Amino acid sequence: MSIGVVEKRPAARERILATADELFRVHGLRGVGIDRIIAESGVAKSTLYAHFPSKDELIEAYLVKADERWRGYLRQAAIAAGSDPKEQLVGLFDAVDDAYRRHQLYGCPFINAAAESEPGSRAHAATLQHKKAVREWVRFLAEGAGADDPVGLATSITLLIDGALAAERLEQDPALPAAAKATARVLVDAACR
Amino acid sequence: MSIGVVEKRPAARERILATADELFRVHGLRGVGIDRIIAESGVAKSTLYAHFPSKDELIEAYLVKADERWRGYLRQAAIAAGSDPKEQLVGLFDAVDDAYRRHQLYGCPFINAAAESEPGSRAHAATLQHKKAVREWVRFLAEGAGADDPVGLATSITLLIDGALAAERLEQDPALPAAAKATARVLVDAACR
DNA sequence: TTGAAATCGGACAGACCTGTCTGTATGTTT
DNA sequence: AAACATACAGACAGGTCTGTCCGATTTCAA
Repeated sequence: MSIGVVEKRPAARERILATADELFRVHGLRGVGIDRIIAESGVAKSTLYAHFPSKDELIEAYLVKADERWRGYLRQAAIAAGSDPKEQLVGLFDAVDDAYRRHQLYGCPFINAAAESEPGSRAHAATLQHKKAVREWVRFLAEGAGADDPVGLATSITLLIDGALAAERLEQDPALPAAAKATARVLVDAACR
Repeated sequence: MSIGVVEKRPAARERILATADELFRVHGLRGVGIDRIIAESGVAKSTLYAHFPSKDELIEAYLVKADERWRGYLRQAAIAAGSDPKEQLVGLFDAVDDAYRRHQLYGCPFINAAAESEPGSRAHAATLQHKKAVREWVRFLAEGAGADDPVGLATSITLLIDGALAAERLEQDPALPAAAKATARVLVDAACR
């Protein structure tokens, strides 16, 4: 039945990850116990531990998945904004807007994970890596846009994105992403004269 | 022995709050148990529960104190920036810079608390209230600065502050506050023509 | 059909957590 | 001296958490 591709055995693993994603995002890493993930995913505890040797590793897998997804969203938003790099930088905030629309109130999985994990932990390292990758990519865009100071512009933009994502967990104000986008436009215009 | 002022009986309460502040800030709300606060503050468990009926109330007291302190820092930074409201808006980021310098790596107590508390909880409400108060005050400053759209400028500025504070827990880059400050200057200049 | 891999269901150990309770010590007020 | 407020020390109950283990059952390809 399977196609030529690898496609090993998705069943349980995917259900666990989907449930973990849903619960961790809403209630936080420490706010969700293994037992709850078991119960809501309908998977046996031994199965979960067969796939993920510890809760820490499950958390790591959750963050890896979130990283891929969120960077995909950002990429899509940039593509949707057209071919002008300046517009792409501004268009990034459509991804933020989508995030607000998709699930308001839960914030950025990475900022949240960093808040809950010890500064040296693997979860902390994963979020650090994610933010760095995003900033790097935004810098690339800023260079394409011909900014005077691409690193500076990338920093400004990512600070703004993080601020908007952090605020998502605090306030439901659906106008925030648009405000962030407008702010970004001011910054991009000022940086590329 | 006591002076004429009220000054009831600080001893234990202050020690508990100081310890809680230190531990909660670093390890998170759920990462610190009552027993640890007992041990490190050198206070008896019954004494702690005499002052704070539950951990939730201790957390609330911790957040109230953090709110007063942080708003005080912001106010001081504004005052130190002189009498020009535009300079005051930009000067806010000196408070962020001080926070980085004081304790790098621990981030904003409110963003962290929001990440760890359920969306409806008292801790969550406390952070929401704090952010709202700050934004309100920044809007007041923006009005004084003669911004075309004071609300918009206040939103931009607070988004930037939150972004910088969220990033404080992620990266130790001490250049971030200065970058945020430079960004703020661009925004303020663009908003007050 | 058969055999191996995956999954199930749930008991269990050991650690940790919050909050209660009992009893004692110390110093201040009346 | 008696009463009171505050603090101490620590045992304890009841709950939750992670992770282990074991036997029974399902799935699926050969």
